[in-house]
Amino acid sequence: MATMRQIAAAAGVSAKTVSRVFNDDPHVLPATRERVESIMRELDYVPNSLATAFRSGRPSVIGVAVPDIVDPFFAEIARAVERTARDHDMSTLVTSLGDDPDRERAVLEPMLRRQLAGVVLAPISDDQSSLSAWASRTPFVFVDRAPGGLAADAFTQDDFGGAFTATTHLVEHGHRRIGFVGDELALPTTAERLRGYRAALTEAGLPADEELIALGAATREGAARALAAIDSQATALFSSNAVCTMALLPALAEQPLPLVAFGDFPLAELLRPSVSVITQDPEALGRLAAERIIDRLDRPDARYRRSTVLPVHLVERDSCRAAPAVR
Amino acid sequence: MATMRQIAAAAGVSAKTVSRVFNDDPHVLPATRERVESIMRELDYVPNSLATAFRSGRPSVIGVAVPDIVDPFFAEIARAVERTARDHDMSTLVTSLGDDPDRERAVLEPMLRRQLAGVVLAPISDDQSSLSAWASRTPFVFVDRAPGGLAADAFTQDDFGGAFTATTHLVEHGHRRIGFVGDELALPTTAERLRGYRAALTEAGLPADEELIALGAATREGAARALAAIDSQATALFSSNAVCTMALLPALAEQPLPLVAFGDFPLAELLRPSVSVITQDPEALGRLAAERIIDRLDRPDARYRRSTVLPVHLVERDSCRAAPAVR
DNA sequence: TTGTAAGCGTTATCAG
DNA sequence: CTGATAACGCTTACAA
Repeated sequence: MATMRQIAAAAGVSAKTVSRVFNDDPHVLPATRERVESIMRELDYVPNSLATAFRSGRPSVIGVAVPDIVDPFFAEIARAVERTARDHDMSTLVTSLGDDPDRERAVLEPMLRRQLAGVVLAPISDDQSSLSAWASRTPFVFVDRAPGGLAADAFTQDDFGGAFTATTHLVEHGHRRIGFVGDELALPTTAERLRGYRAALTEAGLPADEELIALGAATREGAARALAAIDSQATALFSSNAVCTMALLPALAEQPLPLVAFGDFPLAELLRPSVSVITQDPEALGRLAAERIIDRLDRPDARYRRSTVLPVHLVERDSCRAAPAVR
Repeated sequence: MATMRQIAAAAGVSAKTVSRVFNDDPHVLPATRERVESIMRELDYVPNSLATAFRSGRPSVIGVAVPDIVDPFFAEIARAVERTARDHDMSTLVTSLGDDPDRERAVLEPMLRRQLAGVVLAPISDDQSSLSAWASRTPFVFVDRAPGGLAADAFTQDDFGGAFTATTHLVEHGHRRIGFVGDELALPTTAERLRGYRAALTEAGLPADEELIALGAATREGAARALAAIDSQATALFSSNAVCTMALLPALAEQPLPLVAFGDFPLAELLRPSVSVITQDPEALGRLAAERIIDRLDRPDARYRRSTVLPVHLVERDSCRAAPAVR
């Protein structure tokens, strides 16, 4: 763990000269440079990054906080952030928020206490107003889910439009009783997708029947309950996100229903029936969010459009045509 | 961004007193404490973590480097590390190494330059000897894959035994021509699993036919090629890891073959046929690795068993019984 | 109980 | 081209 001073002492120069050599400052005599370099090699010198970071004052770490890093959607966001950060000589701190909205802040704060260039956040609660003090020191960039009670950059996707498209697609397959399966309305994505679903029904002249809406479907048990609550009513389903879709699948294996799901997931195309989905672009969400953070670091006074909404696309597979159970 | 000095000036005390108040040092008059606290609140004081970390010298970050954070197996390792770190007031830096072994070192080094308590590493190359200089400053703990050319802590699973069990299971189903599908022999896991596969064949008195072994199956194209190369020979398959298994599935949909796979994966049980697997415990790998790092930090002179091997288990589903194509 | 001085390792400033 | 000095924000050791 040699320090610059030690290198300097061994080379018979000042610490500053070592610093110059290390940082490729041209104002060093070749002879001096060489001597210092050889000693650096000999003593295996590596600068103390804590000291450098502290000294420079420029944050070199981006934080990523998502509900669950094991969810491939969020993992892809994290990977994109990390790649982008790496391209700018920055590192990435990752945390999984879990599923308890009341703990969101507690999990975030230790991360926010660190000097971060910014935090890419996919929140699990619907209200980040208690984070406003933090937001003034560390820029937040929301991804996937819009902020609540806080003005911050956000990169989201067209939840309303995607849900509208999915629902309309089922309507076009002749369905008039389409169920909505989701997790929590507190999530802005779920709320928007429900709006899109309802708008599609209205547009099609279909009634918006509350009995067709089942929430709490993020676990297998919840999804089974949700399905049980509506499967006598519905001839087809719109699933509001990939977690719900995957939780639904075991129950749907017993009780097949045509399905269009918001959010692609691994193996969706290999299931029987393969699952028709609305695809998002998590890579773009992560990349854009990280770029925004870096841009804000470089140009603190620049102004940006606060909210960017990415398009989504319907990928039609087989599940939208699956034979409904006879009733 | 108020500093301690600014709080001190505003409160009419010295920086040290502010420090004491902040750190709950009892040697402060209640009146002084209160005055300082109110000013801290007013100025929204948050300590500069870079300064604190630098000053303390104690690293408070654990690094995680895995092939791909989007792979749920590695994501689960990362999540376990992060949880464990969080329980000890530490944070977690994550990086995805990608699939080019020659870039392993280049991706790792920026992470190693930071003062880390340790790095949890699932390497993509078979030789980490070029990292030995780094290993003396930052403890490495290998997970899933054993180190090559480097002595370091490692938490792996019983690759040999799992492959032996899987292959034997297929033998017990009456198969005498069992194919091995894997990615790269440079990976210690693949090499060990191949050994286990061979041992099982030998044990069963079956010939170890090189024509039954196909590598490079980490992508769909590679897996299709691998399958094409052996499917005329084999009546059943052992897949060496989850990435290969998922890559194989599309080709197997065309060309069904009984299968046992090393590594569970999401939805494995919902495919038709559901996939029989050898399950690992990535959560334990991550947790144990993180605990080792923390332990080494607390007790630098403690001695540990270098290598710990976790057991694996066969989860029998349907794919091991799937009807082989008629031939 | 409170404050002063010094230093963690690096780099900017300015002098030589 | 090189070096002394100071400073980043905080805390430890030692005084007062």
